[in-house]
Amino acid sequence: MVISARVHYACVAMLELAIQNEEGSPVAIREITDRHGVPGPFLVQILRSLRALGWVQSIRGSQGGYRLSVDPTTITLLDIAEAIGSQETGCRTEAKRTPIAAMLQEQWEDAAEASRRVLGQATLSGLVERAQHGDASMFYI
Amino acid sequence: MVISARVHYACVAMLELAIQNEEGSPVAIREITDRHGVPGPFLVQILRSLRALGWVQSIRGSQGGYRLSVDPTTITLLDIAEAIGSQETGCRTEAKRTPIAAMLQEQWEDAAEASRRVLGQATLSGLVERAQHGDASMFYI
DNA sequence: ATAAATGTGATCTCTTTAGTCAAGTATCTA
DNA sequence: TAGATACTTGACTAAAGAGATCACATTTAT
Repeated sequence: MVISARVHYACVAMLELAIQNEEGSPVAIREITDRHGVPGPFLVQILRSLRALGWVQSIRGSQGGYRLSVDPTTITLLDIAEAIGSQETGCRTEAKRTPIAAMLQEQWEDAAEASRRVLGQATLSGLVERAQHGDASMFYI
Repeated sequence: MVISARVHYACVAMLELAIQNEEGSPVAIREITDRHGVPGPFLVQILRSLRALGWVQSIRGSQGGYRLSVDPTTITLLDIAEAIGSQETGCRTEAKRTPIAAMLQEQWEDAAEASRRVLGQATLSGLVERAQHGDASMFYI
């Protein structure tokens, strides 16, 4: 479970959209890049992926932007990481599959599973709530 | 905690040395590459790192090879992964450090910690024992 | 001597990641 | 209807790291 900048930004964007979900108006890319310093054209790419997943909806034209189109209680950081991140190749090697190698693979898998379990419990809504309770400065709007 | 081929091979080598530790004679690189299909010159590099860590001792000349120079009960897969692998940069990004970003970083850290905990409990001796009990075919010599 | 091993440093290629750019399309508002 | 705002699309580049290789040097058992 490697967290690239791409995955991190995707999560930032999803959280930002989740926070502003109650508001009726969509959130412009510009607003996210200003607030979080994410490189604009890069964020565009990422939002495209999120839209392809059906997690986000885009509204074109003036006053346009993005809106969350899923229930934030159902999406976890794990979902985002697995959908946006690289496909967990898991160590491409030329070596033989010996018993030792197999045993090690099991360990790598156990370790990966452990971190998946952590991220799989962090829902967007959970994080939003935590942000709003824990620190008032997170509560814009 | 990303497991590269380099880390995987290092663990294979350490396990192989741990298994043959009772034997007096050192283990040649050739023997490891033959048995596990690890690319030879690559393994040389890796063993160099392991030697620099003081975990392995090299004997030059004919009949030479490598020998474990630490207690296999004290070295875990986590130790090897952290020593050999890349330094867990943790997402180099140009973005601002906003509350949302900070909250996410915490999650990434929690996830990484979870997998570290798994690997930190897998000692070389534990794995060797498991290999020898679980599957007779692992018990060469 | 010679064969069997490791020691060292440089190098090479491929993939991924991060980030950019330009030209186009849709929509609101005045 | 003009213009500003904002998303759409696809190609593109630069840098870094991973995986792997090579040539040549050195050491040691027999």
